[in-house]
Amino acid sequence: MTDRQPTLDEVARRAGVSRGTVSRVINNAPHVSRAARQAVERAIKDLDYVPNVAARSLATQRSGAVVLAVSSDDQALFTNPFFAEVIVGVNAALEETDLELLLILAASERGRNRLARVLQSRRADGVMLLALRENDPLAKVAAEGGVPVVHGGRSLGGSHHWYVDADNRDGARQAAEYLISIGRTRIATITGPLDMHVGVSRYLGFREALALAGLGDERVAHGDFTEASGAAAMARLLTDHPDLDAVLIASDEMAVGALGVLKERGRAVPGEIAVVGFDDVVTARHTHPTLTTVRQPIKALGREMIRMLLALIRGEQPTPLILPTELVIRESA
Amino acid sequence: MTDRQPTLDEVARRAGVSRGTVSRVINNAPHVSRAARQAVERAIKDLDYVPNVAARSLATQRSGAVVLAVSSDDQALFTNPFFAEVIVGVNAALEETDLELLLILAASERGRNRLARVLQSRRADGVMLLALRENDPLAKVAAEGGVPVVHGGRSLGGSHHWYVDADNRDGARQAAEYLISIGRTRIATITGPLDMHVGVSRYLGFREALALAGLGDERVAHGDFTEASGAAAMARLLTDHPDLDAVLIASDEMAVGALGVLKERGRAVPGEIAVVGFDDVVTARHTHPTLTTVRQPIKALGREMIRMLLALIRGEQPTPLILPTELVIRESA
DNA sequence: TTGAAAGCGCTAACAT
DNA sequence: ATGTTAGCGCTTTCAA
Repeated sequence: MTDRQPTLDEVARRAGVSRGTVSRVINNAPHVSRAARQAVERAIKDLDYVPNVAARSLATQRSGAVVLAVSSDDQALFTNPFFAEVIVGVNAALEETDLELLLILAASERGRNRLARVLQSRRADGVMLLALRENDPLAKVAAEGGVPVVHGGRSLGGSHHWYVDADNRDGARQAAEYLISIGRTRIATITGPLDMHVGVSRYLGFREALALAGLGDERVAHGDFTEASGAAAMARLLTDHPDLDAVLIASDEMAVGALGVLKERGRAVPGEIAVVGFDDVVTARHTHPTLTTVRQPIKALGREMIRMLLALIRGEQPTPLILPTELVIRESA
Repeated sequence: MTDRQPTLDEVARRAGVSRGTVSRVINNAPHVSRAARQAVERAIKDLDYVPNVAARSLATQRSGAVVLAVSSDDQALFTNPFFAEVIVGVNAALEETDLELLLILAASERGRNRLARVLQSRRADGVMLLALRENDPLAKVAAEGGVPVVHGGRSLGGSHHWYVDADNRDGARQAAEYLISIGRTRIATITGPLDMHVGVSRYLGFREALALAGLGDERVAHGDFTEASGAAAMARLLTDHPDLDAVLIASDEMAVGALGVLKERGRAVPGEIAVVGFDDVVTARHTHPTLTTVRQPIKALGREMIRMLLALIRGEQPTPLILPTELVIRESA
């Protein structure tokens, strides 16, 4: 099972050249004759040689890996399709490079220490962070790791130097404008946590659209992105603003909860009340009625995070990125 | 940003001992005096020293990482909550060790090459495989990697030496017996692909229960675990066996499709037709009615895969593991 | 264009 | 119990 791998020396011997030359070929450096290069390539193929990464890292001081660290208090949060899709995007982007992906789910102190250790032991050349809360301690750990850090999503305080985010504000605005365009005038919203950038910006987009249309934006309830909070918020809205004819909900998960409440109370969707969610996670296609929602370019987000990280690793100074969002119209509005 | 990390030599100098002693302390080997140990520990703390993993791997011939390779044709498949939960389980188990997790989504030839490269370059000490199809080429790549391989799920041909699987057969049997216990007698099933162990075993469990009860097991349609196939199969069953009063469906995703069809045709669930799914993915709690289903111990599966892999890496010969499944009764049956 | 040699930072075998 | 030394397999000067 552990049949020793061939070494670079063996390749050199077989190709009849020096180790220096083999190394040059492998890293396709200049100053190698055609003949030498071919001999080496042949030897590599013959021996099925693959460089030992430990030795290489030791010599180059680079690990050839990046880490994706996800901060989530609740393990269930990771089950959120959002993360899976980001990972798919990151993975796809990585296939273009020769980097590997280290995954760390750092919910606890322990997880954070793991990230710290990984970075300090130089096992990774950079970090991507999917942190949920404002001032997540994981961000500090990452920042102290001595390698470039790219954030998924902005922070409220603007403390993230490099990030890739979706244009949440514009997405919410599009959604609200759509509700207006189909004749709704008493539009409510269920927001996400307002101590998160994503929560605030979706709320702002909503208000902006209503203000532009001269509509009142006083129908507001707050949630925390969970399904249960969506249900509770919907119930509150129904009580406080019984006249509402539409509701823009800051996450699909909350929308699922809200739809449940509306169904219980016998309120027709979208007949009586139009509903729009946010995120376009898979669930949105399986609700009844199917959910009109704002799509975030989740895969692109993963891809761009990698791109940005690579630029930083190369020593460049990329600019933060904001990706467009798009309204997906289904049955619920 | 890249303030050079302290080296073991520096620790040794600071502690006033030899490098050998420092190394012994770090790997808590025997033969170190209390005094020396304390001096070293102090120096490590003072300098905030963390061993360089490249150097260590080079010397020990171990990488300190394992890879989780997921084979999925369709990227959407990875979005399946199943994978997310396995990852959570694996991650949790890893926190107990000092191993890191490398994630490879190997849908294509390219992804497979990545796995091959990772293994040959000795970047990982073992592989966990989540392969979907029988004879997945990824399995071959992993097997040739020269490190231990643990499979999630069995293969039909028995070609997997080490695996952790759920007791699918028993789960299906439990589900069918439950349907029988609530008085259903004309029970149908929608199977998964019968060229997969998981598909076959769920089907066998179904047949077993019906045979024991002396019921006919001729009401069968086949699907491929996707929602669409579930819908199609349900439609077929309804046509071919209009008298059926219950249906055991081999995956929750297919059950969602089937529920849609039943709803369209105005067949009451569970009144007219009782429905049981399989997997207990999150979706099962959000269908209408909520789905009675068989729970797989997904997190445990991740945990046990790691445990088995570690044993193999230590050179032990663990035995394959089959984890119990459990019926979760909700509204649909 | 090529070869030789000096590390990269750690472990492990061998002395003491 | 501790120190010393020879690698681990690669990259990268520096000479030639």
